[in-house]
This record gives sequence, C-alpha cells and structure tokens, in this order.
Amino acid sequence: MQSKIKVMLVEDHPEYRETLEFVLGKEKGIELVSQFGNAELALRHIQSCASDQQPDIILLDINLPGMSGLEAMPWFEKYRPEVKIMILSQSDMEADVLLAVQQGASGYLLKSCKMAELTQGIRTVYAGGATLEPGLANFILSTLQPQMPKAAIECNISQREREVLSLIGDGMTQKQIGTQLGISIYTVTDHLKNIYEKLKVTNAPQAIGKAYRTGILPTDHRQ
Amino acid sequence: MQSKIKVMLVEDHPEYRETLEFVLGKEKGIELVSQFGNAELALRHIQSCASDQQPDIILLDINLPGMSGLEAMPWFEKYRPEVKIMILSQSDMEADVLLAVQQGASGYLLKSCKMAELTQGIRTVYAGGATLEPGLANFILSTLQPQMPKAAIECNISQREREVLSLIGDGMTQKQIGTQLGISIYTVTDHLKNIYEKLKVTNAPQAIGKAYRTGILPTDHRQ
DNA sequence: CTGCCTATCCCAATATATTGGGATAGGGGG
DNA sequence: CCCCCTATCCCAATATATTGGGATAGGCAG
Repeated sequence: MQSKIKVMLVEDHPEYRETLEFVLGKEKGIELVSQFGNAELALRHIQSCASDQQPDIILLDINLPGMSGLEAMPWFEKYRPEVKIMILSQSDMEADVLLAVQQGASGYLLKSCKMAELTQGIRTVYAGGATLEPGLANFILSTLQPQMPKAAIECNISQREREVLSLIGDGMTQKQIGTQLGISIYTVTDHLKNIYEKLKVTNAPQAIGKAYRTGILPTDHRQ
Repeated sequence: MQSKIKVMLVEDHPEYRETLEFVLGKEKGIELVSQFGNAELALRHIQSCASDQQPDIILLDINLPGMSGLEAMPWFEKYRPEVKIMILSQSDMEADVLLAVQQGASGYLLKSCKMAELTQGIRTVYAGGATLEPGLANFILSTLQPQMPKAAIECNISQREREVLSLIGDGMTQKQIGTQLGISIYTVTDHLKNIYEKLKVTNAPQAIGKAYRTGILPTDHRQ
C-alpha cells in the first residue's frame, strides 16, 4: 500500500480541530501529521520540520488570528511549492473564494460541508484534481462569463457603434469598414465621433483599450 | 407539493436516452417532458409547444448529428431565456467546457457520472445553483489564474514596448509618450513599428485589441 | 575584433484619423 | 404638425500615424 496522505490543519477553533482530528483519524489513507491554531506557527513548522512530517495537503482556514489564511498562502507555496492547499472556511464571500482560487488553491470547501465531501476532496486534490464547494461553482462559473452588458448599457453604445468599434480593434481602416458595412466612410467617422464622446476618449487606440478593459468588447482570447 | 422539475433531453444515443428516461422516471420531483435525437427538432419543439410542456432544464449533449449542442445553446437561450442548460457530454475537452460555461451553461457533467450526481445536479441547477463535474473543477480553476506571461513571452514584447503599447491604449499620442518617457517621438514610432511586426498587426487600434485579447496587456477593469 | 541585436535618433512622403462645420430622412412623443 | 433623436451623407482643415529609408552607440557571443 502507498503511504498515507499527510495533512496539516491550520484552524483556530479548537472544537473544529478536534472534530477533524477524529474524522481524519478514522480514515485509512489519510494521516493528520500536524495542526496549528494560527498561520505563523504553521509556517515556522513547515520550514523546520523533518521531511517525513511535511504535509502533502494543508487544510487552511481563512479567518485566523494574526495572519489570515489568504495572506499565508503565498508563503506556504514559497517554502513548499509542491504542497496543495485546500481552503476550509466559513466564508462563502465571493471575494475570498476568488482570491484563494487565483492564488492557486486546489480546493475551497465550506466548514458546513459533509465530512465525506472533505475526505473525498482530500483524495481528489492529492491525486492532482481540484474540489469546489458545489454551491460555489455557480459563482465561479459566472466569473468566467463575459459580464459586459452592465458597462455596455451604462455608456449606451449602440449595436452599430459596437460593430464599428470591434472592426477598428481588428485593424480595419475607416474606409474598409465603410465598404464592409455598406455605408460611407463619413458615417463610420461619425460613429467613431459618437463612440469617443460616449466613452470619454479622444482616439481609436484609447477607445479599444477602454472597450476591452470595461468589457464593452468581449475578451474572447482569439488570436 | 410543488410541481415537478420539467426536463428536456437532447441526446442522439437511443440507449443512453432510455437509461436516462428510466432513471429520471423514478425520481419523484423530476419529469422528463420531451426528448430529441438532435438539436434542430428540439429547437422547433421549444418554439411551438404548449407552456406546460416547456422544460425548466435542458440536458444537452455536445456531439449531436447536425447542429452541435454548443451551437444550439444560444438559440435555446434566445427562445427561452429562462431555461437552464446542463451539458451532459462524453467530452472533457477543455475547449468545450470553457465554451459551454462562457455561453452560460449552468452545469457540465460527463456521461460517466453517477446517476445520483445527475439528479442532484438537476435539483441544484433548478434551485439556481450550478454543478461542475468535480474532475473539471481543476481546469476551470486554472483558467481563473492569470496566465498572461505565456502570451507575453511567446511574442517577446520587450518591457519598453509594452510600456509604449499601454500608453497608446490610454489615449496618449506618440508625441506625448515621447515626452513622458523622455525619448524622442522617433523612438516611440520605432517601438510601435516593432510592436506591429511582433504582433503581426498593421495599426495601433489593432495592436491594442490584440494585446487585450491575448493578455499581453492585463484587463484590470479600471475605468 | 567582428558581427549581430537592441535601443535610440532623424527625415520625408504618404495614408489615415480627428474635428468642426452643414445636411437629409425616418421614427416617436407631445 | 413640430421637435428631437438617430443614422446617414458630405466637405475641408488640421493633426497624427505609418512606412521606408539612414544613422549611432552599447552589449554580448563567437
């Protein structure tokens, strides 16, 4: 049999720590090698402990006394680049989730999750996967969707104007756009004048830049 | 008791359709109101059928004869904006997942998932949530992490060039950039020449557009 | 040392964009 | 009917960008 998955727990609530200790203790393939009540102690330990005590996975709370879990993440990754971090938090705040994920967390579970979910999540992450609290999948997915309408509506760029803007961003000249859209170059110029006024910019590159930054044009990552 | 969750199934494999029909038939809160072997028929039905046959959720395969599930998604959303779409596919290709999610799919499950996962997923999505095949969470998470360096390195835009490009995207003229950077306008022009060549574009708006689309410049969503 | 690359500076010709006018036609609201 | 707004067309003056030359200085590799 392979060696057990070594887990470090960083969590300030003693009761919850005990609960997890009990649950993980009953799991065959998982070994809780160390636990700490704050991030500073955990970081000190991970820098100095013997290699057979090094965790494969860190279960990390966000709300900790002193340094928060989110702040500690980069340090854990610096000292032990190969370690996988799973956030285990009460917070389902969108900002926290997103920050943790962007910093490279391999999992994000709420403390209210079932213990079976947690142990399964640990195995999944150890195997190179990732685990997301199902309720959070919704938010994560929405992040991926281009959410331009807000900006687009606020500055009320018309469909035609967006069309012209997009073609400018693809490198066409006003003359070419006029030909393509079957309108005169003067009209293309007029649309651009309106676009500049609505976006409060003064030239085409700035308009393209603002359009992409604010999401008026979708960053579809084509070449 | 509330009315059942109405589900439409679009799937070309008859056997798999029968399997799902059997499974969903045993679920108390779920009713399979219609099923089709291709997207065209399903789209025609959804435009014309009685409102009590309108689905709340569409289970959509990607690989269909004729129009693919991904192509059909926008049409379903156009005809029934309130409908939720769950992709049920054999494909775990990253591109498919990302496209589906970006188009607004509320779920993405593999056909190999357990039936309990599927029915639970249907309920979750109906309740306004989202469901992700756990194995796909990994890929989705990695998408959220800023991966611009790749594009930036590949086209080897220098630091100075990126600086010039960014200022152009902020609306400055070449003359203003020269003043700001303490170099002559001719050098600014030269940098732009190099940028155009490296990005294979022909003018400033296109360069800005490509820079944002490929991530050479970060979409930091400032105003 | 020589060759190559980059960043820098320079000029001129041409193309394109920007601005500020004026004008028409159609749709919708009062 | 009249007013206002949008999309369209038009012109001319000016500003800016783009291209294609040529040139120098420093760093680095062979």
